[in-house]
Amino acid sequence: MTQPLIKTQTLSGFRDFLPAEMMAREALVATARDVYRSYGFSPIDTPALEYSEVLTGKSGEESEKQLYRFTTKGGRDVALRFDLTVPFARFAAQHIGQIGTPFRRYHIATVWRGERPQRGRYREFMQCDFDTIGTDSHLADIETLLVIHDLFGRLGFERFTIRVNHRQLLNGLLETLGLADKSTAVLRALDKLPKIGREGVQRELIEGVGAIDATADRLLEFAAISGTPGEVLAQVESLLDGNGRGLDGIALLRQLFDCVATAGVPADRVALDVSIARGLDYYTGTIYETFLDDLPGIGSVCSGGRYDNLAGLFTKQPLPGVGASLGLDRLLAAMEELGRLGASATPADVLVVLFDESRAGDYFRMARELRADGVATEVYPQARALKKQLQYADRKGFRFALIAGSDEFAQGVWQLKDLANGEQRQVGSEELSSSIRDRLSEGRS
RNA sequence: GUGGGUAUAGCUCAGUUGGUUAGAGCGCCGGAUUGUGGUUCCGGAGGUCGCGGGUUCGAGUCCCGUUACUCACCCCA
Repeated sequence: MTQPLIKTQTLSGFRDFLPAEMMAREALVATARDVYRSYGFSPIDTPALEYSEVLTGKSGEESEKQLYRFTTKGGRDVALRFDLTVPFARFAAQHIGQIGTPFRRYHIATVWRGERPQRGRYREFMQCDFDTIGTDSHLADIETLLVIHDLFGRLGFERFTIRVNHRQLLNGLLETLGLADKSTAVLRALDKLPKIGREGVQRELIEGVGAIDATADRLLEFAAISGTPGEVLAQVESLLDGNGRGLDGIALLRQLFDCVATAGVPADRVALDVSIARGLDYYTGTIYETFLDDLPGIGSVCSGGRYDNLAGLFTKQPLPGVGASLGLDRLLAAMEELGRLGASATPADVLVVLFDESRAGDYFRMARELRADGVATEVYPQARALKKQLQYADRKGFRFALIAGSDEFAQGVWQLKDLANGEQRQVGSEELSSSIRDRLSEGRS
């Protein structure tokens, strides 16, 4: 009897990535990194595993339920990080003496949440965070928006909207309504407006928050405000009854929209949406959510905002900051739905056909010359039929096949076949890499 | 944690009121004469029908249980 085979399966919410997907993932990561670095954010990393108390400190019960938590053999209570913000708070408190303020970092890494997976949501996924801490300047908030904008631009998106809000608008309104202590519950209710509609939110405000009808109406009126940023701000201002906190928020948002426009961001990319609120409690100022216009249903693909004090649990030094997180896997899921993922499964541009095994050294030498010139090149590992090798090249998505047999070696030339259009030309060894690079750059521009 | 849906070939699925050796498309492998891919044609491999029990002369099909996956809620990227 042969042993029964082990069933091949991955855990729910955990995934394998095939080359074509992985290429797209890596391209996204590389772009995010480039954009962050172009603004001066520095890379950091932290352990995947932390002491549980570090992670559970501030997060509510909900986050704790989602934690992958266990006891080590040595009896330590540990957990996998469920976001990058909390580990960053620990990191900042621990190292702020060496790194100084203001401090800007980006952190691209995997996080884990034990929640039920669904569309665009996984148990193991990657976040691309960037934050500026150690300053409460509103200019850092504005620059955060610029980063988000440039990021999506560089990722190749043209149709996206960054929705902006400021927590003080709603907090100011809640003060005037006597609901200041219910802000979290109200925010969560209003956040659901697009999903459960006006009546649903109204019910939740009355039953869940305990608001009276008139108050709920006032909140809904507030959440329903729309228009250009200028129009919205004017309407909000009239609802605020001169509340100082709210008016401060309005002034900050006016500055933000002016400044961003002057800096060169098209007006239709940024919207003021007073109904976005974010569930997380620690945002205290500006709030951002980014939606793809062609696929809004998948949710926000980049969210963030300002917090008063990042690391209050770990240090007495106040560390205000602002930042955002790109949800890489959700974005990737969206791109797949939109048919925006490339099909190529190879990072190399050129496949050297191994025609004659006794000339292996010559094939390897040419491949190395091409690589030295920046052209990624794979040499087929065995001398199979030319047909097979070209089939392989086509399936994997190589752009060029390089062929040489005894005739070519005798003349010192190569057959350069462009697999995109089938054109084949004879090229001398010396011109090969420049010829390939020229044609690659044509195709990409 | 709550509610719904689905489990048949590597993938996407079909499978009539239970009835012989379980099918298709795609993919994979091979072939269509000697050094040319994508298209086409031909051939082939590949499945204890998620698992366990029950009803029945007979179960992929009906019933119960179980596990996994999936969608939505909660929450969130």
